[in-house]
Amino acid sequence: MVASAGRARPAGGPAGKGSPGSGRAGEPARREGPDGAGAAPDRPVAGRVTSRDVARAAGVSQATVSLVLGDKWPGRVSERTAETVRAAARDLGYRPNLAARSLRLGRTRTVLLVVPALTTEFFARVYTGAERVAADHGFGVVLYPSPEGVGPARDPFDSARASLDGVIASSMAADALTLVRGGGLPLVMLDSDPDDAAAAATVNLDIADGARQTAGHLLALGHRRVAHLAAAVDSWTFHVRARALAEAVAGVPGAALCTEPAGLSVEEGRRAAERVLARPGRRPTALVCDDDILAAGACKAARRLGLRIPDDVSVTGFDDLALATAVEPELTTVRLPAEAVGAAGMRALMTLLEGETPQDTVLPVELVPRGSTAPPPRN
Amino acid sequence: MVASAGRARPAGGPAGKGSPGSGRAGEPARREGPDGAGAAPDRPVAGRVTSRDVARAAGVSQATVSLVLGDKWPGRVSERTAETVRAAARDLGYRPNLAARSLRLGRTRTVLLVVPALTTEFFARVYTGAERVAADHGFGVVLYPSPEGVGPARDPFDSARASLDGVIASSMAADALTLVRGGGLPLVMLDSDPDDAAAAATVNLDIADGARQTAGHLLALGHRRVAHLAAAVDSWTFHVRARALAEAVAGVPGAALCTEPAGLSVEEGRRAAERVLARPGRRPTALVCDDDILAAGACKAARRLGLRIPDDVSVTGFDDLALATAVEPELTTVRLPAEAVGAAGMRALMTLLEGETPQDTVLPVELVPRGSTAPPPRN
DNA sequence: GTGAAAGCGCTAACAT
DNA sequence: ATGTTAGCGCTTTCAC
Repeated sequence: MVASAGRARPAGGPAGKGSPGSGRAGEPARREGPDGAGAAPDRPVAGRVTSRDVARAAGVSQATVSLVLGDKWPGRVSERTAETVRAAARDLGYRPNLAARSLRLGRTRTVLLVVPALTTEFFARVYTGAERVAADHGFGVVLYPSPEGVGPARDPFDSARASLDGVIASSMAADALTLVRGGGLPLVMLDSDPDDAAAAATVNLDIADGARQTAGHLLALGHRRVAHLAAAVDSWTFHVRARALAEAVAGVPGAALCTEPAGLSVEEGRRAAERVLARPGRRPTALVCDDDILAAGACKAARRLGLRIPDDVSVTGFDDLALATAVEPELTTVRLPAEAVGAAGMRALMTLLEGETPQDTVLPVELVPRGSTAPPPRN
Repeated sequence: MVASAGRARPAGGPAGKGSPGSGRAGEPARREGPDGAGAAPDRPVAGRVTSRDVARAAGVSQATVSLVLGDKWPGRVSERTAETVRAAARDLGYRPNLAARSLRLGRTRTVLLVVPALTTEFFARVYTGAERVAADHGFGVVLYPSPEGVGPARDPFDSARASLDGVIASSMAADALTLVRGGGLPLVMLDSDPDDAAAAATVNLDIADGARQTAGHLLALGHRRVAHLAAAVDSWTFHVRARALAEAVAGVPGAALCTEPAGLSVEEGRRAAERVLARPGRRPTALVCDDDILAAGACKAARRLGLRIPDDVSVTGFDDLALATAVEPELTTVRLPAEAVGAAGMRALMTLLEGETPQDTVLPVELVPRGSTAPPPRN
């Protein structure tokens, strides 16, 4: 992995090349010139301070330095020497070379977080939670945004360029995980099928309950013709929404549900909603959208058709993004504890790395009623 | 402890998934005993295949393996042996140990991208562009979201746990860069003060021109009382917007500008806009917002005050996020070529790492007129 | 209590 | 054309 690069470059040029498997275009020519009279940037620039330098400065051996700085000295090194070492390290600005440590230890204290997209704050919050827990354990987190979230991920083990101790994958489409699976690394999946055999542990949101709460809210308001704007993404989290919603609606006599698929964008949401709302006759009075982005699109569709929200049609979202309160009216939506998901996921992974077996977790979600829902129109 | 957990749940048959053998460079299933039977090679369970294993399997030396897999064999190793080596590597599922390589080379082929926040797609796009270029050079990119975007960044060199060959920082607040600066690594700054001495190169958007285009658009429509909802963030990009806007407005006789600061959220944008619009007497007829999020807040404020957009008040944004077309009416805003910024930044860094001096770059931006702007009301 | 020594897996001089 | 060798900087027995 990835470690502290010390000297600028040893001598002679680096070698351009990608990973062994991929004969990628190498890096462009570099110039030689250890002897060039001119601008040879070739000096061991920051001749990085090594633990040996510290040892020398402190008048002890490298081993002692390692012991002290690794906090394993109690009972092996005298308090006084320990302090000397720490002082020397501080003075010299010593930073351990992570590559060397990783090589020696066989572990990197780095975890990869794979997310389908960078563009929504849901994943930003997942990251935040995961990072906090990781930091507590002395681990770092590297983000890997799977391109477009839906296509098969490019090889993170090559691309992230970090060697890893474990992987956390969130809300990935079913087919986007092939490579993550193959890594042979401890894997925790978030917001994903708990029965997936690839994951050693899962952390989930009670998505089904969120869908039920949404349905319950609308049904209680009196809605009987409900349309589901369903994300056209093949992942567990959306399948669950569809199923739970269908069941909830089916449980109420006289209630009917129709489903319209949509890509995850405002524009696609708008188009899907227009299709649904344009159906003559029994137009739905409520639109349940798989996320807030689709819901925003649905609102635009309604407005274009001259329908008022919530008077003529109610709209609900999912996620409670900033977008949910940016539109008018504000969206009734399901708030997901994203940070908690990230944190729980990282805890599970840490447990796993300690050789123990974490429990699968399910976190509760909460419907946030706002201005986009109301009783259906009279007629 | 910290037993490097092999696999908690052996990936048996993927329950819901088919096609296990994607034939990709992914890790082929571990072969049984490539290195001979009998003598129990006592391989430590997680024992990765090393280049030595490959050498043994191919009947050559480790050096040859390195040469072949490093694509520097032409002229030094026979085509036949090269093929043998490649085959052995493939069969064993060999993946080079990056820690070892980094240690040896003193370079990591990893770059850190520091961004102020994960929550907006602007940075997601910057990442995308940067990643693409990096991949072409055989480099990986690690993302470091500086907490909250404004506070001083925590130490990325520790936290990211990746040692780095270089750093790219985008749109950072002035005081958030201390640690990045101190890293002693080649640094490219994006959307930042080109005069900052810390950066070896900068890539900028022509933010000033964007502000001028916005001002020109509004002034041409006839607006004379303009308010600036200014991001309360101390970074170059926002200073430039303020200055250019002020100059443009000052250039038109009879035009006046007032400024209202706001934090970067819908809610704060709304409050700031309410303050501005509530001013009795000479209410501004146009609100120029430092980004689309603020603009969304401004729209909400207008609506709450019973003002119609764009009839009573015009609103403009900056960035052209998805949000810009999610609201009603859609926002007139300045589109920023985010991917191009990321790509240019990475190219500059690659140039830098090759020991040459990249040129500073300025990329053009474009005003996108939409429904949120119109001539000012008559009276 | 402290130091000496042995590598982790890789690459690049230097033999052969 | 291929093998041998010497480390990169670190942690960890094992001697003293």
